[in-house]
Amino acid sequence: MEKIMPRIKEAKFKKNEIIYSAGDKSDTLYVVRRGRVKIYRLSATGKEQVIAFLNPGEFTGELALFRGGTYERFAEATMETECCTISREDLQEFLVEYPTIALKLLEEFSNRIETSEKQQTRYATEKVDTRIAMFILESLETDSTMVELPMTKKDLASYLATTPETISRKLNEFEEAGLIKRHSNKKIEVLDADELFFI
Amino acid sequence: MEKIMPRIKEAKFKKNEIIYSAGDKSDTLYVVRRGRVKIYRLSATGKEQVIAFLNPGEFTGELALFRGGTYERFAEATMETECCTISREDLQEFLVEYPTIALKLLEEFSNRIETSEKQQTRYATEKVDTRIAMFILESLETDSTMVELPMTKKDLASYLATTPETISRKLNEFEEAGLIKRHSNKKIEVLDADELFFI
DNA sequence: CGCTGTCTTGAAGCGTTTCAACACAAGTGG
DNA sequence: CCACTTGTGTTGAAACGCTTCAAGACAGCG
Repeated sequence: MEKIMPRIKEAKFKKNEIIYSAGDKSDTLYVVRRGRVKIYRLSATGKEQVIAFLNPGEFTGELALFRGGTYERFAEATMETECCTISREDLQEFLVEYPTIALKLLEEFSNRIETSEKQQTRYATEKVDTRIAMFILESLETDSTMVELPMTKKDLASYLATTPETISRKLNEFEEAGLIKRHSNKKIEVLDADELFFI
Repeated sequence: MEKIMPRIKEAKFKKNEIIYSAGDKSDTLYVVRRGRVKIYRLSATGKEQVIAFLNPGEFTGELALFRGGTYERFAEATMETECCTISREDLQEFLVEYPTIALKLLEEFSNRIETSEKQQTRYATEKVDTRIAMFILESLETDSTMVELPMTKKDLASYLATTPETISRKLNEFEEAGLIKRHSNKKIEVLDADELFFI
């Protein structure tokens, strides 16, 4: 590990700053230390589709390292963000030297595929009510009933494949049904998690 | 490689035979040699969602090897199918012994993530016309204008997150617009690929 | 305090699904 | 080889869910 540390650099990004764009030459892995990063793609017809939000500890940029040479997605800081970076060459070196890192990476990739497919299945088979309800339930910390949405409605709408308007309306419905209570714009209390699950 | 070969076994599956189910203990990697395998998930509400069709050369079962211990998906032979299988332990051994296999796997995983995210973006942002058109275009062999759909309309509908009825109707529209010509139930000729792309 | 972007609410419109009925093809057994 | 069955594909009409557009409310921030 002593060999790795000196090769790691720091990078800071301001709110709304683009970390990398689709088409950029891919040669860096970013590990989020502080802040939050939004990952999104553009569809063939140019619409933005949010894929994920990265919190501290999560990383991005790894995909393109093993395939072509360019990023396929966009990464954007949604607030003041600090990342550790490591170059493609250094990473490759470490992977050969410490094969267990590769196994860890394989595990992480497996989780990503699982997440992506789950999301894919959700878009395809569940209606908007269900997608929103599931998102809220998954955002619940253990032993808590409060959810803090860490993004704008617009980004959330993109992530859930719907529109901000629809999210507004559905949250209204949930509240009228006594399933949730809205404390502020982005703060939601879950009153009846069981019922919410079976929406 | 001489060490690997003897650890590889063969498995045959009849049409509609389940290769593995979600929840099964995961301990085997399957490489398709002949036939075709349908991979699908069940959504939280029990609906079937086709994730992929595997052709000879492609493999499955690898995901769960690196994470929990159970499959999350279903694999089903859609015709007489032969697979090579390799056990979890053997694979792990090889990965440590031949680190380049891990790199290959990482590359393959990267491609899967890319595919899944692309599909995810498509469900989320494109309408049915576009999804069907794109599927047809991607099914085209190089330098050919004929597409042979290797699955039932029901499975295709599930893969494209729509219904068989809608696919029927849309293909009618495409045909009336002179973009395609239907030769038989599953055989489609693309007459105007450019126009089809901009549906 | 006023500006800008985000969020909400309402009404209209559209695309897709759903349901039901029918056509068709493939496979089975007499 | 034909009748029967079963699964798959098509067509039509009705219903529904969501998006879209437009306008107004609200909040954050200089």
